[in-house]
Amino acid sequence: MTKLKDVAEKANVSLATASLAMSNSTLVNERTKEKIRLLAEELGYYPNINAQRLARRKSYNICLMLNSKYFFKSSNIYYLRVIGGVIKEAERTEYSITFSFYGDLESKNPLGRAGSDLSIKNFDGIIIFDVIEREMLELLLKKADIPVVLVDNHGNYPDVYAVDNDDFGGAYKATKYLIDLGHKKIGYIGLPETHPLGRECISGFKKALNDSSLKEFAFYDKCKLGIRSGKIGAQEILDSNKHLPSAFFCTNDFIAIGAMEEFKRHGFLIPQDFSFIGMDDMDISSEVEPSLTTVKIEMEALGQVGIKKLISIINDSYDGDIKTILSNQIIERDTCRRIN
Amino acid sequence: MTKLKDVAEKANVSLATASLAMSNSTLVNERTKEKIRLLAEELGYYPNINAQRLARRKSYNICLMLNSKYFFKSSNIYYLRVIGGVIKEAERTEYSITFSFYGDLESKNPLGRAGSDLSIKNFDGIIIFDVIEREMLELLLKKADIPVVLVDNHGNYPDVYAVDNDDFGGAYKATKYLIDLGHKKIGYIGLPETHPLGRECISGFKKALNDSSLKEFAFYDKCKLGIRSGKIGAQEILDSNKHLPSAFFCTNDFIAIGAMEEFKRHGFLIPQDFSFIGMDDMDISSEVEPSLTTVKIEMEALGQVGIKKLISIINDSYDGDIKTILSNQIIERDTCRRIN
DNA sequence: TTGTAGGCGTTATCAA
DNA sequence: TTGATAACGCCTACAA
Repeated sequence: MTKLKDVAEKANVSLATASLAMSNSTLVNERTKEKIRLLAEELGYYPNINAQRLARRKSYNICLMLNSKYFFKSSNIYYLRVIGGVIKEAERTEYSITFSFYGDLESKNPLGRAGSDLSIKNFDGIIIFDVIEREMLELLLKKADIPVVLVDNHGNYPDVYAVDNDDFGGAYKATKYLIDLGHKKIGYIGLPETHPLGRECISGFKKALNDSSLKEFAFYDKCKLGIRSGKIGAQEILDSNKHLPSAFFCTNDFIAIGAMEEFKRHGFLIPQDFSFIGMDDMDISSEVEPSLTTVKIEMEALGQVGIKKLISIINDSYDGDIKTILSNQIIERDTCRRIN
Repeated sequence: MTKLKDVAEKANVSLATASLAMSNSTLVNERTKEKIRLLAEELGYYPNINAQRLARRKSYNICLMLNSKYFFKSSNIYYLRVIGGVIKEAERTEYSITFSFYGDLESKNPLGRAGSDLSIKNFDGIIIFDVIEREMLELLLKKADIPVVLVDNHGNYPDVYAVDNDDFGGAYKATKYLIDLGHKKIGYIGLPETHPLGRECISGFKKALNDSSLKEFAFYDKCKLGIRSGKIGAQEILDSNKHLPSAFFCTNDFIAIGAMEEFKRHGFLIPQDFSFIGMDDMDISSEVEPSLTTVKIEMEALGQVGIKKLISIINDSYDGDIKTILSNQIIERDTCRRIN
């Protein structure tokens, strides 16, 4: 393995000059710099990142904290997308990503690797992905004296740097979309208000109705995030024997898909009997029949913007807002119809 | 930041002794060791991994190579599972994972980060995940003088260390299962033989038929891996106007789900008219109606076994086979019926 | 069983 | 604009 010293010797310069040249310092003569860099290339020189990191007193290591339960149980491709955004962006920088799973508050090492073994001290910053309990976050914040950015925590914790999707705005937009199509009886199937995402969605939903002086029909908020949940929601709504709405807004696409399936099983037609709009825009959403109209969430961007933000905070060059909100847009497909 | 030197001073021992104690060497007295370790804990000492790695002349860094196209386009939760297996297992070791995306052979840096910037020389080993083109692999192998393990490459490249699911066996088992239920007319909907996974599945499928002196009915092999593909397959089979089988084996669950949907749309009943067995056992597979019988693939294990194998190769302690084949098993659900 | 001292490959501080 | 030289924090002969 060629090292910087070899390059320096071949170039007849000192180690120091070679080092400066490689880091493109203005302190060194352009011609010398050019010569050294060319030589480095020829010799196949690559810096040893461990030596660099040691000398620079910086780990260039970012911890990506994931809730191990969500991560390993979820069937949600959303994780893959957000993580993809993080690691793709990281690849363009000098930073490495180390994954760390955190578990239950009751367990011996709630914070996982980040909290003990490797120690927080070996990271320059932390990204926490998805909803995290308050206690866990506080435990971490107390222990870590390094920057933390929350990604997709749905706007909990006002004082902590965060990147979020505009859940509220998305829900508002979706509901407004149904209203603009002429729907006056609109139902909700989704997460409860106790879930941060549910809270945002329900507020957006209700605000949109309010702004048009409407009230919700059929409000089912006992869902989790899967298809099965949507089915149960639809079932419950049918069983309740109340007046049925003409359209539904659902917290996510899986719920919408499950609900539609259940309605179809009962002989209803989509969108003739019920219009549906979801949120996420999963790959499957365009493949179901009829294809689902939804609010597209930029998942990769969540991860990408999150790590960019963290890195600039680490480098003391961040001067934006504590919260970054990513906008979203409606993808029109075939589950919503205009009514008079 | 407390460093080892601080610990050593407090303990009234030399740096060397402290170092030996921390790495649990037998060279140092049990009592001294105990004292040092306790003190380290008290002082909140954590080793600086960069210094460690530099001194040990080892990067403890493993490169996980992913095909950027598959990774970012696939809706397949399978990626998340396998990667989850890798990083979860890595968390238990001293090794870090660095992701690297490779792209087209035509592009400037086909090998991505692993090939240029950071350089292969900063890795102790490489895991290549999923199918990779021969040329790309050879490019990499030529450049890298470090261990490489292929994960889920479906048994291409006989000379390279690999961990694979038993695709052939799974397909054989699935087909045999249908035969044992009394089916004599069995169809295939899935990947073509030109795809490594298709190749394995088709051989397993045909072998099982052969062993029972049967021939395939309705063979559609123009699928990709998504739901839509399955729909098209079913459509094609219906259009072909040939004699229809009583059961289908599909390369994966998405294809099976798509095909079933299409058949249902045409008024057929599952499993009354057609039995179906898929492969993978996705979360969605148990949520569709009727829930899908399938061959469960241990995705997390693929990643976990893969990195374990790589690490022992790195440490010269591997003495197993070049190929590791993980077995799988049938999950019986509601899409297969017995016929007489 | 413990300590001394040199080295891992870079960067950074001075002085030249 | 360049060059010596001392860090960075840890590991590991070798000596004691």
